[in-house]
Amino acid sequence: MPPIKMKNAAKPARRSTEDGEAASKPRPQTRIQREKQDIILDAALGVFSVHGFRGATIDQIADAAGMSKPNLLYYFPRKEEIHKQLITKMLATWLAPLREMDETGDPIPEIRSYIRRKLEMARDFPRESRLFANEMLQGAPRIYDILAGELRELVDDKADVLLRWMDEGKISRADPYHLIFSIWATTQHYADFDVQVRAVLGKDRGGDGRFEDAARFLETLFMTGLSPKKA
Amino acid sequence: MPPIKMKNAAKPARRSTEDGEAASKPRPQTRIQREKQDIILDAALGVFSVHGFRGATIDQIADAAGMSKPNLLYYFPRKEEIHKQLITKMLATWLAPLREMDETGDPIPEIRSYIRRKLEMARDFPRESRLFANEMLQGAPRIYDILAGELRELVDDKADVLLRWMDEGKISRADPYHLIFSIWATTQHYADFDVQVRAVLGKDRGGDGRFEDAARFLETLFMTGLSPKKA
DNA sequence: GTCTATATATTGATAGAC
DNA sequence: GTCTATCAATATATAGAC
Repeated sequence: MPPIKMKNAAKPARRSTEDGEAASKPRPQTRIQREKQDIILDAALGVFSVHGFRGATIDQIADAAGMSKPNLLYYFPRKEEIHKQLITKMLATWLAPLREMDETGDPIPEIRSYIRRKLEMARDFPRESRLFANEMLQGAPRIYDILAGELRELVDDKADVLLRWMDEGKISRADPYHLIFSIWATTQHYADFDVQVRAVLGKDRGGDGRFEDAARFLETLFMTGLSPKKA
Repeated sequence: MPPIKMKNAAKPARRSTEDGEAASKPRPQTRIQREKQDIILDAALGVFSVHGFRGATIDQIADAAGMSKPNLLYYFPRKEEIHKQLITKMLATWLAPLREMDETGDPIPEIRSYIRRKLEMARDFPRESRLFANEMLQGAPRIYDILAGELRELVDDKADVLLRWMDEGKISRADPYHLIFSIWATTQHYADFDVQVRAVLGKDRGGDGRFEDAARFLETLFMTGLSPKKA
């Protein structure tokens, strides 16, 4: 992939407030401030997850949040700030299921419930999934460091766990990294490509029960593939 | 998903050329015209696939194509026209592998080579994959009809083939639609989430051979899952 | 805290010289 | 066919009244 060129749409040179990058102190907030911010973040999540950072506009977000643009900018002085907070919050919840995969547990049930949890997240937090996907498609300009740092360490760690389980003969042998990728891919697909899934299944094809069907299918796919061969 | 609100950035009311929607005749073209258009389409593919329709700008595309903005607009009078042509071309090549899955062939090898072909496309045409993914994330505003029409028919058709193979005991029983989804998801993941895959694998983890490793893994995953149980 | 006005940069698209 | 100049609409963000 070529280096990303950011054209920085309509940046009006930031006239006053000469505080540069240093001002990142999380000031004390009233209850009403937090509520307003949550409304904005929720609205912004909907817009960013569909159009990406550049494609989204403050107007759209303000509309969705039911407030005027200057009012929104009173709470978040910069568009980037909203996006940054969303990404940070999303990443934390997004990686939680993998963290929960427990080395001391039973391998097959552990993997099974990891898949189930990931699929539930795709069902319950599709906007977060799409926000993440959008960031990936752009080459992760804002979170690359986290991917190559924190995420990589976490995956390395869990890959080791999987390898140990394979060594002990508790699951069959396969590349642990690509196993994790395939779990991510198959589960997130139901959030990110939701339109396609629904269009293909349609109402008469049981599009409503698609998450239950997916859960059953993925369990079959992965478990049959991972169960130790009998003799 | 809520209905998509298109804010139509910077549309200057199209001053002259009162031909409306009717002008879609593919006029005869010289060789040099086609070449220029191909350069533009190639450049546009790079930009649209990263930023999506709204996030991409004609300036970026013109830059990437090595020509001025008005010059580009001489060949494609409207931004939408470029995107439409890209989407159309992409969809055709994108669905080809599934079409090739042959009912009269041997089930296991047929599925195996379908997966292989899809993975090769993710490797060789990642920009097309991301263009498609971007469109999906946005709710497919420009291609929904194709998804619910042509694509759905194709998938229905191939699902029937898979079901017949299952009835004949040649592959084990599973939901054919979700089987197809999971093949799409796992293979396209290597194009759409390429940054993440590379960041996690890194150079020392064999990130270079990731497509070969993925091919081996996916073959194991799907084949072991699909092979008829012995006794 | 919220609003109306407005400053400034960028966008998609044209006009018209060459 | 290509370029410079430019238009009209939108974009991010601020100022300042209330």
